[in-house]
Amino acid sequence: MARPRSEDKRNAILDAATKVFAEQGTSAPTARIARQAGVAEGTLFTYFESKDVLLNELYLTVKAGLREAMLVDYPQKGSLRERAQHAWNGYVNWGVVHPEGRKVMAQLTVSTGITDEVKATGSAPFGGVQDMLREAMTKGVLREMAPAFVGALMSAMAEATITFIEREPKRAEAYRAAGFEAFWNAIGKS
Amino acid sequence: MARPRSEDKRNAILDAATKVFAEQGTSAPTARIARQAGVAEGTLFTYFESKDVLLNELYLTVKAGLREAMLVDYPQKGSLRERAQHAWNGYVNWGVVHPEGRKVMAQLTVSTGITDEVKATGSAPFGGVQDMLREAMTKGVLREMAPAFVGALMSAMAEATITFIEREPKRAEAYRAAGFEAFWNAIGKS
Amino acid sequence: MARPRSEDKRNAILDAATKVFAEQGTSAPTARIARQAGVAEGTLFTYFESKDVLLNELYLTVKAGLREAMLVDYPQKGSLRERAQHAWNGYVNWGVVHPEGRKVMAQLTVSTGITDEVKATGSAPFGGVQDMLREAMTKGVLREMAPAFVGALMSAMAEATITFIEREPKRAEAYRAAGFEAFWNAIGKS
Amino acid sequence: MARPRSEDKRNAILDAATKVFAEQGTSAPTARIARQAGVAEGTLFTYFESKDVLLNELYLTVKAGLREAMLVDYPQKGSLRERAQHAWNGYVNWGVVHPEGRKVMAQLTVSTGITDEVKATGSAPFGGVQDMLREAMTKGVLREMAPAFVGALMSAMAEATITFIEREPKRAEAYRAAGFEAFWNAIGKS
DNA sequence: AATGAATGAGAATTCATTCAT
DNA sequence: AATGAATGAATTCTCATTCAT
Repeated sequence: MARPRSEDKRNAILDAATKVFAEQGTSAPTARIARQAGVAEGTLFTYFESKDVLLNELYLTVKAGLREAMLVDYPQKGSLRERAQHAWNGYVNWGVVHPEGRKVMAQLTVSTGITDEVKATGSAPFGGVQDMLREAMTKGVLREMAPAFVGALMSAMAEATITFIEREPKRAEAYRAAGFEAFWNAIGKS
Repeated sequence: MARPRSEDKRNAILDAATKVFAEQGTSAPTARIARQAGVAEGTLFTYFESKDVLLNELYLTVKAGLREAMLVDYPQKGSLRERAQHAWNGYVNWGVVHPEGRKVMAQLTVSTGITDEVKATGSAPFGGVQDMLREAMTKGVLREMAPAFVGALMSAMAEATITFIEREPKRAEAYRAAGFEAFWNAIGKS
Repeated sequence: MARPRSEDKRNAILDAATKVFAEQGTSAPTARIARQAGVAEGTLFTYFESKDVLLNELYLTVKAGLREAMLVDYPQKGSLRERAQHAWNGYVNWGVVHPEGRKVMAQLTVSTGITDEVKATGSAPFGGVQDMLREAMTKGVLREMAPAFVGALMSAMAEATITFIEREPKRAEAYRAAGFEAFWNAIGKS
Repeated sequence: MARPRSEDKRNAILDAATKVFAEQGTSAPTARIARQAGVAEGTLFTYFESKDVLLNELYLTVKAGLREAMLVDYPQKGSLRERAQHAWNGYVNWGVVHPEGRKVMAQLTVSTGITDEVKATGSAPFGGVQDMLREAMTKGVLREMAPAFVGALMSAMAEATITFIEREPKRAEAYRAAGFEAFWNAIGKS
């Protein structure tokens, strides 16, 4: 099994899973995902050995999308603030553009089917962002804490920000900016 | 006459549900909860009409616990910082002491079974905390945002903090304090 | 168990059972009957050892009501036609007045819980009616058939008649009369 | 592609349902029907969405069988008596040959799960029989009654007749003939 | 590879009956 | 005797996964 022929079909299934799991939680039936993807029930299992495998691959796929959003045009040479803001904006914008991606992540994050390994891979910082976060740690109130802590705060604050943008889409820019200032202040870089 | 419905048994079921749902997600079987609670499968349904009702009541119960933790000894007359810190500490300490409560909340928050009404009731700010948050909004970068935004940031940052305390329990105090400073900075009150 | 104290309560349960079984079939829960009767769930079982016992006693009770309706003022000395018509009218009128009784009978008749003995007791002809039916058998097309056959035809025709009276209550008398003529013709006594 | 849904299997389930419901009433478990049909419990639900759907389709199927029995070789051009007798014999013979079909019908008729629409469809007169019954209504004692009344009387009398044939199978012919004479007399066509 | 029917192990409830009060 | 909570077997239906086509 799991001998995918068509990359399109695989993506259709991942997209369908995003939508369906976002709306109904990860206990949604695989049959519904197959239907949404326009493939037969059984076909899903030639692309993903089991529902758990689908869950895990979906997790990685969505996380990869988020990463990419943060890294595109990343100002590797910019100031700390520029790099932080780029990452922040990347996160927030991604969240606004991909509400379903965000919802699945919420579902997958609490799902028991995601392996620790996948979770670790998915939440490890990455690329220039990792360096940026590390730099942000130095000095300030967080200087003694675990390195990943700033990253966690940033994600948490960005998530809260996105939630409010979803409620007041017209003030998206204001929230994104205010949220960033809050984050920037939080890490003591004001 | 007849055996009265037992508050103890109801609580036993809620406790069992907390544990089981925390560990296995809300799709865990009611039978497992019943067993964990030491009652018959059917008994669960004399206390909670359906699994969904149990889910909703559990949500409210856990939220109530968190609220209470934040309000005990609340310094109504203290400075903004004192009140904010009290609420923060209440939140973080509750989370550290009730890891399972925190996990169920995570599960219930993304559960499709929780009604909007219950969600609203559960997340409404409360008591002096509401005033404190409102006061914290004035001035600072968040002054123009929706009033609940600070509350959301506080919860998000507290959650992140608790997560790191769970990883490094020995440095609980340090994380709690650093987290609060970050929050205090975030809202621009330094 | 089954040590009834109050005849009233017993009757209340039988009445409730008539109503509930008529509406929902014999698989209706005993709890519903108890509620309808205004007694506790458990109380039902002090009056009737089990649901099956209740079913059987209800069968006999309803049948007894029908018998009584046919026998009241029975013209023992009247002509065959007079007696037949009296029985016919008694049956039809009873059915019209007791639609629920008729519906439970329909349910109980096909119920697997009614013992053969009870069924036999319930459907045995009775009193003067038995003689009337026997007399009706002599001569005519049915003369060679089993004695109970006329009785069965009469019941069947009366049931059909009642059904149509329920649809057109205003023409009750017409149906009752026409039905009887049909029956009288059927047994070749015209 | 894929295994096509099998008409055989569908029929096996309907046959099994006929047998099981006839013996144990419509509250018999679907699992028993599946076992009797030689399919898995779940398979029943790929052929019938729910137990109620099965009940309704079974009703229609059995009724269709009865209809067909009455219509085969129907003497459209025959005299009223010939046509009536053909329908009568068709009914009675069907009942004798399909005792289980008759029992399920009895069960289904009082079942709460059969929709009014299906009941209507099932009991509507049909083909030449409809005309025959209408013709039988003219003149005679029933001339003023609802058109369906003769049909109801015929069914009722045929059912009674079948019941007695089941008790005395050896005199089947005698009962069938005597029953028809009674019916013919009943509608005043002697 | 694709399809969707077949499978049977659950899952949430229901309910007759028992039993503590 | 009356009450209604407690029980757990039984029931309908779902669903991941397999497999014939």
